[in-house]
Amino acid sequence: MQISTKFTIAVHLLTAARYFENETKITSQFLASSIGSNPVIIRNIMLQLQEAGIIDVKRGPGGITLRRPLSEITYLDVYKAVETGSREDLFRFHENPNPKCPVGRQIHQALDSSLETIQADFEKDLASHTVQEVYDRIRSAEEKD
Amino acid sequence: MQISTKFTIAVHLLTAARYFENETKITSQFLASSIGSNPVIIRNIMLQLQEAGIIDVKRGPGGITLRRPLSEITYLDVYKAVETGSREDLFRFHENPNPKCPVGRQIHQALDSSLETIQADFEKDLASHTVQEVYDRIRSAEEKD
DNA sequence: AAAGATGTAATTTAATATATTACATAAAAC
DNA sequence: GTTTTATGTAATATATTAAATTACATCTTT
Repeated sequence: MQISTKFTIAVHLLTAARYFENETKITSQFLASSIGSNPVIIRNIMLQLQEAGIIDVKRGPGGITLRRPLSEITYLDVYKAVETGSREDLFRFHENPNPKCPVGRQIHQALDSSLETIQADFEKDLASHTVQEVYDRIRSAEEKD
Repeated sequence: MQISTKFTIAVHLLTAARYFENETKITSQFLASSIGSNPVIIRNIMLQLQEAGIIDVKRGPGGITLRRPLSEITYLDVYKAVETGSREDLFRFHENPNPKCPVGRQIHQALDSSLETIQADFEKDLASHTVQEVYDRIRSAEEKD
């Protein structure tokens, strides 16, 4: 199991949008070049971030703008926005346990409460980081050059 | 992103092995019936649990035995044993960021430390639960019947 | 109306999860 | 030592998902 590249791409996208906001128009083409991916992939992620209320996307003139500072965009916001299946549970369940077996009959319910706790903790961890961290690390790495 | 059914299957398998240890020989056939899956799937998971030192598998007479009590088998033990890619990182990374772009050049390193922290916390959470919990919940649910 | 960018559908490729068949192999039991 | 029983394992099939790509419709500004 792994979290898809859409998550790190989205963080990259947001960081670059902030980094270049006064230098360049932030288009899907430009971002695709920085990220090393396809403009359509980027546009789809842009759409998801827009639906989540994190950025604005403009047609015509093109380009995206951040709706709030990076310090108010958590990893959880990004994760929920772009990760397929983030509305579902983190753990997948085998779906045909035998109801005639006492273990099969109860296993789902017996596992659920712990798995929900683990998922909630995971999301709390994601919520404790913001994209600002990433921006700051890139800026401070530059100063060392 | 979701964790595969192998995890919940393995927990089911271990719980059933304990539940029926004095009643029946625990074969892949028997487990497949309780779990609602294929005997070959179960055998592969049995192998992985054996390699992880959690159970013993016998050929010939067949059947598995637990190498230690359920209270000493954590979810993390099971997760590490069966989950494909548990040796890799939880977060996948886009692999071709543009080295000519200051953001592309630093993004991987700038994200890594937070992502490693999140993964470590996730694993710590998994380690804080044992399969004994599941067994106990099934037993106590039975008493209410 | 023209230009420039996004919105979106359709298709391709690759990877992964799950299921299934078939058979070789090991270990116990007789 | 042969038979039995269950595991070990290879090969294959199917479904799902991720990621990339092409092509074109659509929306805003200028």
